[in-house]
Amino acid sequence: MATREKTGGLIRIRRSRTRRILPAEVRVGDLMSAAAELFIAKGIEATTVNDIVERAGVGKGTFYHYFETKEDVIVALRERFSRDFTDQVAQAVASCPADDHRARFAAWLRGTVQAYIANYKLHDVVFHEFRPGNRNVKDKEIVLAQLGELLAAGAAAGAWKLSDTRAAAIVIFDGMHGMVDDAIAGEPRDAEQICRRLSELFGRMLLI
Amino acid sequence: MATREKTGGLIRIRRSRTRRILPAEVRVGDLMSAAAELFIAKGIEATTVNDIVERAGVGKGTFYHYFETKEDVIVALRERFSRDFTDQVAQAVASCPADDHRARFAAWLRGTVQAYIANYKLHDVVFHEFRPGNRNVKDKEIVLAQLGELLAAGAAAGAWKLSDTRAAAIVIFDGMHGMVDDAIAGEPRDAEQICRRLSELFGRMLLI
Amino acid sequence: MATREKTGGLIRIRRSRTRRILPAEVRVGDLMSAAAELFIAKGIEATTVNDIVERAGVGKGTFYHYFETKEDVIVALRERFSRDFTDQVAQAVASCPADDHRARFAAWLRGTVQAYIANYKLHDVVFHEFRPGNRNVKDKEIVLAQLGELLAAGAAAGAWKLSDTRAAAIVIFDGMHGMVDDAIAGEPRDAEQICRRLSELFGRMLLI
Amino acid sequence: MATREKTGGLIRIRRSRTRRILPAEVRVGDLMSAAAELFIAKGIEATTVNDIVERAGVGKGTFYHYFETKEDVIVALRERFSRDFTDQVAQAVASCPADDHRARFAAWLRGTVQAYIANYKLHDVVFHEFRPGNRNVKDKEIVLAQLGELLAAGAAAGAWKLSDTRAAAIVIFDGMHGMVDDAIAGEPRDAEQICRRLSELFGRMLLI
DNA sequence: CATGAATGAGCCTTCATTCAT
DNA sequence: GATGAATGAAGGCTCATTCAT
Repeated sequence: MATREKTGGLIRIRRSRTRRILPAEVRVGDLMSAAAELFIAKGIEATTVNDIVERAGVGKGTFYHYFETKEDVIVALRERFSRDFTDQVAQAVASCPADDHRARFAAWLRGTVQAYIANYKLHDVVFHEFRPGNRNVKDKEIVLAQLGELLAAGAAAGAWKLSDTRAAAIVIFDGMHGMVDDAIAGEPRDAEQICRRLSELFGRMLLI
Repeated sequence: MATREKTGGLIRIRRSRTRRILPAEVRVGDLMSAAAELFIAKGIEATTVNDIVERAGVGKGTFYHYFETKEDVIVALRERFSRDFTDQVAQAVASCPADDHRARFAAWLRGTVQAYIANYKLHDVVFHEFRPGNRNVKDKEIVLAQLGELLAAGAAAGAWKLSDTRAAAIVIFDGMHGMVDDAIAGEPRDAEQICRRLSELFGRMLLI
Repeated sequence: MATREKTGGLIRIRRSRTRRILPAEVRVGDLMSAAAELFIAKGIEATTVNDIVERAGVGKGTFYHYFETKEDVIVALRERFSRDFTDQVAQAVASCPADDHRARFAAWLRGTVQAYIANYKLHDVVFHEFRPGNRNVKDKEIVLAQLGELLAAGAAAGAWKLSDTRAAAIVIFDGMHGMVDDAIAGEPRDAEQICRRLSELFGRMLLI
Repeated sequence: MATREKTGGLIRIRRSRTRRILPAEVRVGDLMSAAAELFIAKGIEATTVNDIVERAGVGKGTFYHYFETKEDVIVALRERFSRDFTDQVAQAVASCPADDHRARFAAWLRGTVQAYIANYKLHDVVFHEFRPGNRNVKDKEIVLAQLGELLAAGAAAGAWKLSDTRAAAIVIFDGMHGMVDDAIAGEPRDAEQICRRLSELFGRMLLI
């Protein structure tokens, strides 16, 4: 690593000859975390690879040892985010009896709201600030599928009625998104409050 | 100061590509349109100011005569978009009798869906690809207010029931957004079809 | 004239259709004064022609009506400065009896110090920040000639002794310059004090 | 992010002009020397960073690896100049017996004149063409201090008389400057001749 | 005479990526 | 594996100057 300091118009470069060798997972993790923090703080475009390696405490070459391009970190971050997100929600849902569909839906809602509140900053940056061409459909699709299944199961079991599962899933998911964004932007409400409001609206919508 | 240095004794004649003077509005309009087209086609970052002026058929200085930075076009574009959007929807709603709230809501929904379908490309680029810090809250707020009023009026007149106008407005607006995005990404559905699906869901939600 | 104000990312240009017609001298004078003030405040390079015309309250074309290039103002400013400077000093000297050489030298010294103190800012900017190739020799030469004559006359009349008029003139002029600069940079001394110190040194140097 | 866009299916091979890695000092030295030569030849403003790196034989990025801005080279150059200048003169003075004050003064004068004659071009460019705000006082102060000490020591030892050390130092230094400038601008005189003339004047001034 | 919209060459700077060590 | 010096294409922006009105 190297520190740069200015002395009379000239950047003096101070080499510190530490070269630590760590397991690959740790390196990758450090790099991704550093990137995430910086992306959140400054935005993706304003964050340079230099910033990332500096914060991660590794040399620049190391970055390119683990990632092929800067975009790769974003993709990796997105994947990690999606995985964590769905896992977390799936776990919450799974903790309910398989046949208590209303409880499962409630668990989905609470889990989703909580996960989103906890991570919306990274979510925003990683999903909105970067264009992968396909309008980010891929990742959203997974979440919608998860919710769709839940809704379909409930409908099949007579827990609620709905004629178009996908449409309902979309409205529920994006509606929930909007509510959380609104809460974040305005006076902070807790997850419970948001869930109550959404439950009422969605409950009627599903004819629960 | 850039003194006109004789480049090796060779005087470079500049073909004066007949400089045309146009009203400011036209110039600004041309520039904004050129920018919009390019932003949609290549993304904001990939579009250079050079691209824009070339497409608009003006010199680069002209761009900076009307805009202070590249970002400024985006802001201007966003404002124009929001203005046009709300105007269009407001007009559709206004064409319904003031006391026919269901018709007014239907008009709002159809108007919004149509306007969004017609312009989602610019919308995406201008609202998602660029970070103005305040999470774009301002512009969305205007739209939400418009819808909120409509909903409140209907509720007051007994056309429907709802306990939290803002929550409903958010879910409706973002739900509609999601549906249109989905339609755009997948097999294209026409506006009518989307409206029907949404009407059903929102109708139940509002206890119409 | 035109004012520019920002409204939503777009520079709105407000035309004020006043077109005043003034005598050429006034125009040129306004322009030169505006330029001088700005050069002093921001430096020559940082001052744009736009700045100048804005402060002078005229259109940009007007500038190029009276000056061929931006450099021309500097040259004009320098000429005006030199003329004023020598005139002022000459006048002070002329107020002494033609045969009282010591008084004439004292008058020259006091006049020069005063003139320089009063205008050093413009002097600095106009004589040091701009390279006319010949190391500004021309203008200094006039001043040196003026002083040289005075010294030679005094020597011829036996008021003092000196073997090399030009060398003495240079040392006296640049020495005086240095003293005034020093006074300006440090705690402010009045002209009298500076003159006393210089008189002592120069008096000995000339074997007065 | 500047994604490596395929330019119409054509992959641009970059001839890797064998990138050589050199010690930082060498690189910085090359860059500074190149800059100095160009500044002297064309003036600071007319010299572009491109010019500098081209002459130094490095990539443009290398420049910004070592300097933060173009101005930084000027500052660095100025510091190097001042350091070298004072060192050189100090060395000349130190070669005289500590108690032979007249010899020391003579050595100072000759050393200063020689050093200035040898480097006046860079001096001019770097000290006059660039405004660091504080009127370059800092660097001159060092030189004046050096001379002031010498003068004070001589006065204390009775080698000469002077009532105001600083005033004398200023007049001597700036007088010497003026003489050398004059010699440079007119017919070239050698250092010895200049020193002789100055010695006579200064000798009388100090009542040696 | 006066104006200011229009121009474009050219500058400084950034930063993702490479590769010699 | 790890490093960071080196690179250079590319972009945003400035500003002196012109000229149609």
